Amino acid sequence: MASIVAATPWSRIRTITKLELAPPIFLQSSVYYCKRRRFSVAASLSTNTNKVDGQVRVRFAPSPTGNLHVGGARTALFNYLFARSKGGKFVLRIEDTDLERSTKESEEAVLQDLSWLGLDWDEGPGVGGDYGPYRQSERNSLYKQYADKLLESGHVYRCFCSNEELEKMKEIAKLKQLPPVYTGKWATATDAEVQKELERGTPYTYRFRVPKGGSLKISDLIRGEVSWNLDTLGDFVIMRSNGQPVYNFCVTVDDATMAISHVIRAEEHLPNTLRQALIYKALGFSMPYFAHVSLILAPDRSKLSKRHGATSVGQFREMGYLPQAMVNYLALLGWGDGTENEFFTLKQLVEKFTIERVNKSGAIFDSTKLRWMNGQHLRAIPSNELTKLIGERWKSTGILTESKGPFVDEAIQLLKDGIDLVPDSDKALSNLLSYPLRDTLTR
RNA sequence: UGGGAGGUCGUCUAACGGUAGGACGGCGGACUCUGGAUCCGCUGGUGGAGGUUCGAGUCCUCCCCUCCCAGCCA
Repeated sequence: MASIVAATPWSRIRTITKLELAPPIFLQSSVYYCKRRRFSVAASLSTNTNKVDGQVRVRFAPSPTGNLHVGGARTALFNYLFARSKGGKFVLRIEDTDLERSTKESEEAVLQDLSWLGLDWDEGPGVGGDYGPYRQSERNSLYKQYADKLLESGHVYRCFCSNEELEKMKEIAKLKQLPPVYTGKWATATDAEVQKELERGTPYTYRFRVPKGGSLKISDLIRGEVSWNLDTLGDFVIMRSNGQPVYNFCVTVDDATMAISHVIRAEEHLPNTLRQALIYKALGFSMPYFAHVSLILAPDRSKLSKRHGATSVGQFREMGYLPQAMVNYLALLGWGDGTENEFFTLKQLVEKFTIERVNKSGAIFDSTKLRWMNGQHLRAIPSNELTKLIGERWKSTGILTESKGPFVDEAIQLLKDGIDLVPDSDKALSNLLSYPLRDTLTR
């Protein structure tokens, strides 16, 4: 589409039609094209076209379908550090459009885990804000409004295909070893045909009409330029037949209407960016900056999952890990400040963090190093705080009858060098108290 | 398979095109009754093949390997 080609210097997303790609004229014009691109890139770097007085606004958007995964925690942490280091806002949004798997308990647990880590949010559940509601399930009218706008503009159409028809399309695609691309049966339907199905009461979804030909390009803050050919993508669903909106549509409307300036999220969402960018354009929203962070991996280099052992923040909390150790370790799993220092407080991380130093390749979660790092942080705790932490534990678990006093103080000082986790102190104290002192003393 | 993203010691992470370092782990030693902490030493790497260059982990080409996505999940 020629109109899309006419990108302004301030545009970061560029769609290239096939005409421009045609050789050999393309070769001749490549220098000119590169100059234009360089100019446009420079312009976009120097001119922040994003909203709210150019303020940095980032978001962490967990789905409340389970506990906070360490991968999610790391994503939240990078967003938090980015916002705080730029003097921006850290927004929390609950993505609960999956009504069957989302629970209130999960949401509460996620919020507690974020708080425990020290990642306080500026807007979202519990604190409010100017861009609410901050749960997707409470924003349905907004999605409906924008979906209808897309229907009116022709970017979206009603698709009456049954599940059976869609399955057949998928099987055919599979035989051809291609991804299941919608063949566009209802994309060209007449108003009469549509009206007929509506009168019949046939269920339908809303499908986004993907432009034919060309490509789309983003400039990822971590990975550089990423592009996709549009012919690899078929028309995709944005609203289900039950009226529930689909994730890619929700997240785009949410990020745009919440004035999010930087979308910093896990790499698994990189393929989604193509769809979302098309929705941004169709709705006339300004495109945010994107940064796709690598995944945290298991030792076999697959995505870290439950079958690999502990994976949720809550589990590590129960095992006795300190929040400051978790935060320090997770930050270094994919980021470094360029020096050989590895010990940071959350405050120091805010001061040091830059998105440019986030690594592209996935990192394997190393429980052994986390334990060592917890020991370092444990021994860095001031004596009075450590006494309070461990003394209260000894009392609440019944090992001792008092949580403070000279005995507790001395015992902690004596034992702290021999433990890495707070619960290790239980056994350490028991060992100390069971020492055969009388048999050892000389008379 | 299609699309996309990646590849530096076992793991994490450094290294403006200019001596491949640090941390964890492992092994050994000092301290110590033992362990732990602390300190010291050792081990160990640029996926492969070409190319550009005085010089390549870094730039280019090809190959190999790994990961993510391909739900009316998120």
